[in-house]
Amino acid sequence: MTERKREILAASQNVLKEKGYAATSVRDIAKALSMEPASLYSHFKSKEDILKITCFDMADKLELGIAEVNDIYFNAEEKLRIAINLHVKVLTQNLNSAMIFIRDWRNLTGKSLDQFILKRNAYEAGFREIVQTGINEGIFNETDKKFAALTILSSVNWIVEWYKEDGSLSSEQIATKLSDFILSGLKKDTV
Amino acid sequence: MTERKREILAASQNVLKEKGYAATSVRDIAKALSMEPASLYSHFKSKEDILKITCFDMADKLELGIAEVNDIYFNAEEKLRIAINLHVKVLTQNLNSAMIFIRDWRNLTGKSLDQFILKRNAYEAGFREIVQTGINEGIFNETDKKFAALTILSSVNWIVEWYKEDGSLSSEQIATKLSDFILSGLKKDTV
DNA sequence: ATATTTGCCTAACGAACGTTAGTTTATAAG
DNA sequence: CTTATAAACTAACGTTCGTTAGGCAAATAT
Repeated sequence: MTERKREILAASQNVLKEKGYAATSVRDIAKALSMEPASLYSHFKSKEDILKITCFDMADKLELGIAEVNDIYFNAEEKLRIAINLHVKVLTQNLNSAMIFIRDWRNLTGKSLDQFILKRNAYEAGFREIVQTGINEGIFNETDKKFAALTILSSVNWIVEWYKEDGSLSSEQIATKLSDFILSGLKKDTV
Repeated sequence: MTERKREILAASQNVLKEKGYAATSVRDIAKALSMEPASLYSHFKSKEDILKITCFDMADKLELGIAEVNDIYFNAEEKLRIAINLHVKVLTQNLNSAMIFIRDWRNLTGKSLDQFILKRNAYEAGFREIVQTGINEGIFNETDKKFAALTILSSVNWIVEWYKEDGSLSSEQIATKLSDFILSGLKKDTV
């Protein structure tokens, strides 16, 4: 990916995050770049191409995080904290992409959509696995694994709706707070 | 609202929830109703009208719930449980509308959008108030109120993404599980 | 110096969009 | 039997959509 392509991609994402993929036209994107709509096609082969690259880039970044966690041995609580921390970091450091990734992936079509759903399911399974580890270790409450994983991801994903880069909380602080919140819901009372 | 209008509205929502508001055309909706696109305009004055009615209906239903909770006296834990229960119930019993309400409200324009945001903020403030009550009563941990309210709403709202009417969990069970999860994150350890 | 590539342009295509105007048909009321 | 109303229709409007074709100028490579 050339420098220029990356530049155009970033600008596109900045427009797409505002109104959403479907409500944003190629002409909107071109306008933000002060160029003609047709010129975008020197860099991307379609509008959906931009969405596809954005969604899969994010998916790859998140995947990398969870792989890292499962590679080295930690106990479940550490694993979950690290996974949440990485997830929050990826989202907050790529806020535009994250909003598109979370909100607009449904607009993918055909094979791209199928492949995306596979990746998404695999990632969720990774979280379920961590929860399962915690149950096995006897430190998490017996709980509906699928339910717990979904609830974790939902609270974590929602931050893209309210996180502001200039806000009072750093990505690190948010991750810690969220981890505390979630872990207190999972951990057995050890007093 | 006539019987027929309600019927068309429900069918419209069933189409809109699939692809989202912006990606769904008036012709898509008409097709699902086996009628001509123009015929829809005998009932609704615009496409956005359908979105507006959907979003504000949901907002009203939720508002009603939180008013109910604050009217009668409960302690904070009870209040939060009831509020979450009502919220989950409204979402799961109006699943199509709920998805549109949560995902597509940004496509509102002008005064409708402004008014919607006001309602939304007021509702969030209601949750913050409950959290504050809990802190005052000394049963919730001192915590970032805004953060807690947002996290609560995020985990609750996300259920529209995975809730299936024929699933193993009833709306009541989901509400209870979510409440347990959230309250264990808020409550002080009472040994 | 010449050839190639890159990045953008102008112009326009056909398709799909939301919406309007005017009309017909079915149902019910006077 | 006539009239009023509701709900659908046909036809088309102007606009916007994503995209393609083809060309031109500047930068880069040979």
